Amino acid sequence: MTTDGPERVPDVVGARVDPPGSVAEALAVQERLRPLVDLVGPGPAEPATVAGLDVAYAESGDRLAAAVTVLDARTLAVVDSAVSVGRPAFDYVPGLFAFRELPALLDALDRLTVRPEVLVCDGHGLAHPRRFGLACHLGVVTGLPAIGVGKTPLLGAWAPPADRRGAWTPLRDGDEVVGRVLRTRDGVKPVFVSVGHRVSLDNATARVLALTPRYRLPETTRTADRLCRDALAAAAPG
DNA sequence: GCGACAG
DNA sequence: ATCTTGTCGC
Repeated sequence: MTTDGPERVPDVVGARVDPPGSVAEALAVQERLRPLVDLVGPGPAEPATVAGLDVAYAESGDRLAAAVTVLDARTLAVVDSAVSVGRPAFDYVPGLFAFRELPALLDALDRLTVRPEVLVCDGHGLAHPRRFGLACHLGVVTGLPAIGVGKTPLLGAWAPPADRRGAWTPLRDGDEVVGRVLRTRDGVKPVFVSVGHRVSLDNATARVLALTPRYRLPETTRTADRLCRDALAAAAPG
């Protein structure tokens, strides 16, 4: 316990996922886990910490770096972070995107020393064909409240929200409201917010706005993005 | 049948 | 996701 390497606190999250062996298997996993999504819990209205997760890929596509940054929810200062370098765990298939990044993201979460109160994911939650996007998957597997923030839609119909920051319109899949199209900056392309796990859509919206005092994307996503890009570059010398 | 399709 | 030049605007 006094050897090499940084301190590591086990079980901050403690979740593990085995990659599916086929598309059919992946679909079955989603079917099995979908009922476990908590759509009720409004989640923490004033969390002390918020985590951002993101992944960067090598151009060869055979290597990736997952990063998680934990921010003080009030000051938006980074208070903890972790990365995990590895390989994509699944081919990219729209609707099955989570299986690609989940193992690396969970590994990064396990390396944290602070247990975040909310996860802000780079991808959709309920705004998914089977209502089980990456944010739902991460939420269910970790048990943590989770929010999905996508840069582009995966599905749904919507009307453009007013140009001012804070304006939003419902994102609908048929008769269901699966998320919100939220303007985080005046006159800038909106983002797509959806519930992941244990958070209401209202709280998710408020949280995203609190994380975007200056840029279109949440500070959580921005800090995680920078971290995984740097880690990827540092991990693979020519 | 055709196009669209988180990252 | 990643590649990729210039360009408009603060």
